[in-house]
Amino acid sequence: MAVGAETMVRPFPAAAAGGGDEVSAWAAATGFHHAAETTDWPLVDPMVWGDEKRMKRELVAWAKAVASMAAGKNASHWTEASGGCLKECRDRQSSSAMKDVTDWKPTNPLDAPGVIYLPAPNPLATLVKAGVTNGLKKGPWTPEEDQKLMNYIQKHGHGSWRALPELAGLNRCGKSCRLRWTNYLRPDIKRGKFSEEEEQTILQLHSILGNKWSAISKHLPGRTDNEIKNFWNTHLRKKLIQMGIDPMTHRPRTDFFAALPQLIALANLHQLIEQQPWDGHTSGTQTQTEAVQAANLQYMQSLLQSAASIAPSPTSISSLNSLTSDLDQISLLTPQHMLSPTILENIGGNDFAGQVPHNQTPSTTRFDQPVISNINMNSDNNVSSSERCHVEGEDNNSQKSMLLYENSLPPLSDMSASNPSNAMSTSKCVALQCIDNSFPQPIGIV
DNA sequence: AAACGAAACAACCGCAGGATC
DNA sequence: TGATCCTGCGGTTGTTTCGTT
Repeated sequence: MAVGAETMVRPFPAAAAGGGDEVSAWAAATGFHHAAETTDWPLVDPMVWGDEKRMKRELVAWAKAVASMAAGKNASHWTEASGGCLKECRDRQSSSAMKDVTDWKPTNPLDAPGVIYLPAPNPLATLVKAGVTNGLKKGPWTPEEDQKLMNYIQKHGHGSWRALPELAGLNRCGKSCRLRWTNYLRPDIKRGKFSEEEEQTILQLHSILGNKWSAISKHLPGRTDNEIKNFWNTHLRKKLIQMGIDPMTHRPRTDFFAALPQLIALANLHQLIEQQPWDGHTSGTQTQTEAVQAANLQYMQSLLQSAASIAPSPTSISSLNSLTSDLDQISLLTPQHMLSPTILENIGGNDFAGQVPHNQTPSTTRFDQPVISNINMNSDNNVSSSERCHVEGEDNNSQKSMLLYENSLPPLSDMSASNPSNAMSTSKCVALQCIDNSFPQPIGIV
C-alpha cells in the first residue's frame, strides 16, 4: 500500500459499470468523484457485477472499506489492487455491521488525513478479470444472459450450439451456452437438496457404474451429471471415507490409515511381548497366551502387508518399513520355533503351521517389495481354519476386507455425516471388534 | 468485527468418440 | 479413408457462501 502523492484512484468505475442512479447516489453520498470525471478506471463489463442489489452492496462495502482504511484501519489488507480489495469488500459486507447499509454514514476519504492511494488497475487485467478474452465472455452468467439464452432456445431450440451465441445475441462460446443450458437453465431441472432415496440411488449406481455421472444422472430425473458429480465429491465421497470405506471400490479401505487401529494395537503388542518372559517353560495359561500372541503377530504382519499393497508414498514406505522393523524385532522375540508343535497346531492348524516352517526364522516383508502371505483364523478357538478373518494376500485385499467388515458396518443411513467423530469412532470400533472376535484374549488394544 | 479456512457450487478445460464431408 | 466438426463426458479450477476463531 502506497500512501503518498501518486494519482488518486476512484474506488469504483461508476459510469463504466452502468450503475445509474445507484452509483450517482453513492458518489454523492461518499464524496467520491464520479468515475466519468477520470480516466483512471478502465471499462468494466457491468454484467460481472450482477444485479443492482449486489452492485449496491459492493459499492457500499468498497467505499466503507476505503473510508475505514483512510482512517488508518486495516490498511494492511489493501496491499493489492482491485481484485484483492473486492474480496475484502465482500467480507466486510457479510459482517453483521454491514448488513444494514442505511445505517452507514460514509466519510469522505478525500478529506481524511493521510489520503489513501491505490494503484491504478491495469485495463487489460481488468478485462481479463471480467472474463473478456478473445472477445468472448467467460465466467458467471448474468440474469440477462440467462434470459437471452432461454428466450432463444424456447423459440428456436438450441440447434447448433456453435451458431447459437451469435443468433441469440450472446457474447459467449457455444460450449458455454450448452453447459449453462444443460446444467442450469433447462426447465426440467430439479434444484435443491438430494433426498435420502436419491442419495442411496447414487451410491448404488456408483458402486456399479463408477464415475459415469452421465449414466447415473439418467436414473435421477431432474438431476444433472454435474450436480451429481458435485454432490458426490462434496458429500458422499467424504461420508464414505469417514466410514472407512473406499469411495472408489465401495469396500472398506485397506490403506495405511484404515489400518491405523491395527497398527496401534501392534505397538501395544510390542510392549506386551517385551514384558513377556520367553523362557520356554510354559504353563497352560502361558501356552494359550503364546498362541494368541503368535496369531496376533501373524495377523498384524498380514495387515501391514495389506497396507503396503496400496502403493504408499515414499514417506509412508519409510514409516511402514520402520514399523516392520519393529515387527521383525517382535518376531525375533517370539520365534515360532520356541513354540511347541502342539501350540502351532492349536493356533493355526495346518494352514498356520505350514506357513512358516519351524526351522525358519519368521520375517516380515518390506513394503517396497511384493507380498505373499496366507493366514487363516477364526474365533472359535484362537486361530483355526478360515472364516471370520481370512487374509489371503494382496490380490484379494478387498475380499479380505469385506470379510473383515461385512457384518460390522451399520447401514449408511445410520451414519451421521454431521458427526464425524461418530463415524470415526464407529469405524474404529469395527476394526477393534474384528480383532476382538478373532482373539478372545485381550491384547491391549487402545 | 475481522479474518480465515472449509464447504458448496458453478463453470471451464481437455479429451474422446461419433457424425459428416 | 482421412480430416474436420460437433457434442458429451469427466476432471479440475475458480468463485461464493458459510462457519469458526
